[in-house]
Amino acid sequence: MSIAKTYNPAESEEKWYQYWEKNGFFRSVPDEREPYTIVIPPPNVTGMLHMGHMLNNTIQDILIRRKRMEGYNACWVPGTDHASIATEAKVVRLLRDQGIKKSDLTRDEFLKHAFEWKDKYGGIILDQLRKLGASCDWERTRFTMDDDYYKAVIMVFCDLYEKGYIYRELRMVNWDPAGLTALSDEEVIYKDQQGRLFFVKYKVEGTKNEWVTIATTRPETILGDTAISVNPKDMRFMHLIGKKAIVPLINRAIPIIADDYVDIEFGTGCLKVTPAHDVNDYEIGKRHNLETIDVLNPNGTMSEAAQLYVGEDRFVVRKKIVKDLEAAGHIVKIEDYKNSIGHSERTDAIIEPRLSLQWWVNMKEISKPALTAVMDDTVNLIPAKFKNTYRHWMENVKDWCISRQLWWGQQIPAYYLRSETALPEHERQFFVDVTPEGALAKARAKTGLDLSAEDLLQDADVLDTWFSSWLWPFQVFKSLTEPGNAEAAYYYPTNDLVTGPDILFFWVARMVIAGYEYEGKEPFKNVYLTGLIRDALGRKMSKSLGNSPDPLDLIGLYGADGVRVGVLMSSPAGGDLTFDTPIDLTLKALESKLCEQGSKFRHKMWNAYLLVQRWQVDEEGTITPLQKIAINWMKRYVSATAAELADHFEKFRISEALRTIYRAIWDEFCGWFLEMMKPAQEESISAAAYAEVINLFELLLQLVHPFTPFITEELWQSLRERQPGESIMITQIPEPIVVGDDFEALTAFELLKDTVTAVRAFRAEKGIRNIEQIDLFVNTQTPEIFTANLPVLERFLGLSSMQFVDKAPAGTGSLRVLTTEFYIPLGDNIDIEAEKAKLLKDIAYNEGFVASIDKKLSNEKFVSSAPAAVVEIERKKKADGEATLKLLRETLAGLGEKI
RNA sequence: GGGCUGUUAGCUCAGUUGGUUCAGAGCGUUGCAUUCACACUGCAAAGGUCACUGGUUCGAAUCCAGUACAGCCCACCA
Repeated sequence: MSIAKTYNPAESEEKWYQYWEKNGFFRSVPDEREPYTIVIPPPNVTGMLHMGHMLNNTIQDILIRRKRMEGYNACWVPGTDHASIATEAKVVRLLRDQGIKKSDLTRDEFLKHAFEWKDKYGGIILDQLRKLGASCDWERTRFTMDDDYYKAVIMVFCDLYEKGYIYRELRMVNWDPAGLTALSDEEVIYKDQQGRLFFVKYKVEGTKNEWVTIATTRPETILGDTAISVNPKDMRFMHLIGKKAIVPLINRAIPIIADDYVDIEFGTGCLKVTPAHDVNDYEIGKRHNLETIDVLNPNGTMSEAAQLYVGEDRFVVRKKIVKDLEAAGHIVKIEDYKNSIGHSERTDAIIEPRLSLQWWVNMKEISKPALTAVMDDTVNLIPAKFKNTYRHWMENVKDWCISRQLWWGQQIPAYYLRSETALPEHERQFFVDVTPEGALAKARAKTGLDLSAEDLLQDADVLDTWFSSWLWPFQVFKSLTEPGNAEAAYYYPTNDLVTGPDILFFWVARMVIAGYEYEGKEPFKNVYLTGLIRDALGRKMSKSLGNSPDPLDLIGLYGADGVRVGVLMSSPAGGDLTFDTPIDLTLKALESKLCEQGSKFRHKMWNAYLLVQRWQVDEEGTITPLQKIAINWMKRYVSATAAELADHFEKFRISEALRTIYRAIWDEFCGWFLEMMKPAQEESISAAAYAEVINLFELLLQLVHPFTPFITEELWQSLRERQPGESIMITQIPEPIVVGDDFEALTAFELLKDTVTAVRAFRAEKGIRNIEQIDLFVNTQTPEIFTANLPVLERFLGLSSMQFVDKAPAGTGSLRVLTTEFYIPLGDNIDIEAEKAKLLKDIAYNEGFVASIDKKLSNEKFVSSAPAAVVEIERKKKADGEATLKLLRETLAGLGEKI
């Protein structure tokens, strides 16, 4: 058959992906086989593929393809997350660009826009995953706002409410002034920031010139001060307690109080108390019945209550108020000060502590089984070091704020009485039910009023995205909405989860919690936590830094196979991957040595195929002795490789597995095996030998397929005539082809390879050109290995003859592999002095070596406490060393005679 | 502040219960070769006191303690 001279990755990848999909190879339905299941960490529905996705989806695809080829019913469930705050922010921005303000829309109108956006752009990321080669069962594509999924989320909310895990409470929350919503603690990212500490003096009421000085990083909140607090043990300020201070600029009198919370050492020892804008101040306020003055609007501008700067942004005001305080003589000093500031994970806005009424999940009880499961390895974290982090979080787990002041998401199924809308929020009655009708019935029963649907208003808030994604491993199989269904029973619990450590708490821990609460079982057996991807400078890749290459650009340059190999080449579980793209990420400058290595690997396989397919096959011929040796060895080598791979996969050492198969193909198969099988110019290869080559090639392709699915399919399809509907991806990896005494055969061949290497080095050193044939003299205790494998040495070394001797012939240089010594005639090239020097050095080394073993062996404690096998090995080493020394000395003596 | 990880060649990393001559791979560098599948190649070379200091042990890159540096997680003092 004819084949193109060069391989076109883009074309081939497109072709085979379509072929796989068309033939339904990704599809999984329950059958009699054992299932192997992965649920994808659902990317944001409006997201774009980034390097992190690239890494963990490549790993998932490798795992799923491998298991498929091991005979499991492999099911990879894809899907997307509605990502409430991220998506809503995106839609709001888009509408703003079109001149539409969110505030001008009704909830339904807004949701209509959001769904349009989702339908148009949502799922682009899933198409991008196809480019990677991801073998997801696309018919199972799920979305966390699918109807059934929405229903499941509501059911869970109501259920947890009934069980008493969910409650509503007025509390200090993390407020995102850009997203205009509350956030959970996990959604707040603390970053160290250089700020300033302002020392501001307040006049003590009723005094002529007595002042009290406080230190603050947030002078704009001075307008909301309702007390100044000192430590009750602080002698300096005893006399002030009970007096009042005057808030600068607005001249409000506030009490000076004493509270243990105040750190005597910090700042001036006096703390301004602003209960509305600081968690600790809020607690102090509660203890002392202080007034709470909220000087900020939800969007971070000053409120009416501030009296000054109303409507202006908090950071603008910070600058202004400092100026004004300075002008009024209230600033004592300003110091540079480093502190860490909470930022919104999604919008990056600086978080504002804000008092508000929210819904919470009490996590204490519900999370207990999830802690146990990880500690006793029912759920395995890989690498295990994350167990500590996990335990720490779980043991100190805080209640989870699940309500969000957004529209995009599952609306909280709590209903209020329209008649109570005039009451403060936290005083209203509410009724929780899966349906409005149910809520109405509850409201009627409770109030005794004849209410109609019109009389109830649903809570406007939606639920945290993670409150839906924690159901992912079972609701993708509709376990909650179709309880007891066969699919859920078959696929749950899933097997492996592959994700980044950054969402260990957000998502992984909560899935384990929900898994136990709703399925009574762990959601997955293994969690493979990938590293973060860093740029060449070691910085985390992120959108804001703009230091992440577009994976699709990389695929364009190196092909999906190349990028898959590149991204995995140095990516241990849990270890960060420093990706080598340069800082300038314009496509032209984009280059990656790692991906280049990947595409070279593909090229190598392609060329191996080109070589093999152009051989003339002779039906009559026989297998040559050299080929026979090669085949025997290679079969054993491939079997050993297959076993090693299985072990690596078992332990999730994916990068190691790749390196193993990479070496087997590049060095052993291409470098040694094919060189030995290759017929001479103008000659043909026997059909029998050819069949062995094809078999082994095919086997290696199967083993490497999970890593490089496209090139392996292309080659597998070309190696033999295939029927339509056949594919490498649905073949089964066979049992080892050779069992038994592999070890000896392999080590014998290693000796040959070492010999070849050593002789080559010798030639290079002595300047013996490759075209010059050499006579090789061998001094060995195992001549049979060399006799039996003479063809190998002939092929690689250009031997004119080989003979066994027991000492160095005249005029030869020597080299040694283990305990075998080789002599090669040097003719006029011989440099006796250099030879002697080399031998002396070698002797000195071996003397030291033997001496060190002697020391060990004469140590009574070693002989008595080391395992017998180890002692035996040492004895053998010593014997070998002594034999070597004997050889070297004889050779040296031989040289001496010639002088 | 509390906790957890690291530190091995110029770079990125392996080193799988402490025991073969264990100090490795890839990239990069240098030299040589060849155009006979593959220059997206082959062959070879150079390079590391395994962060430092102590300890345990017959034996330590590997186990323990301390130090230095780096990173991550949690908490957070205005």
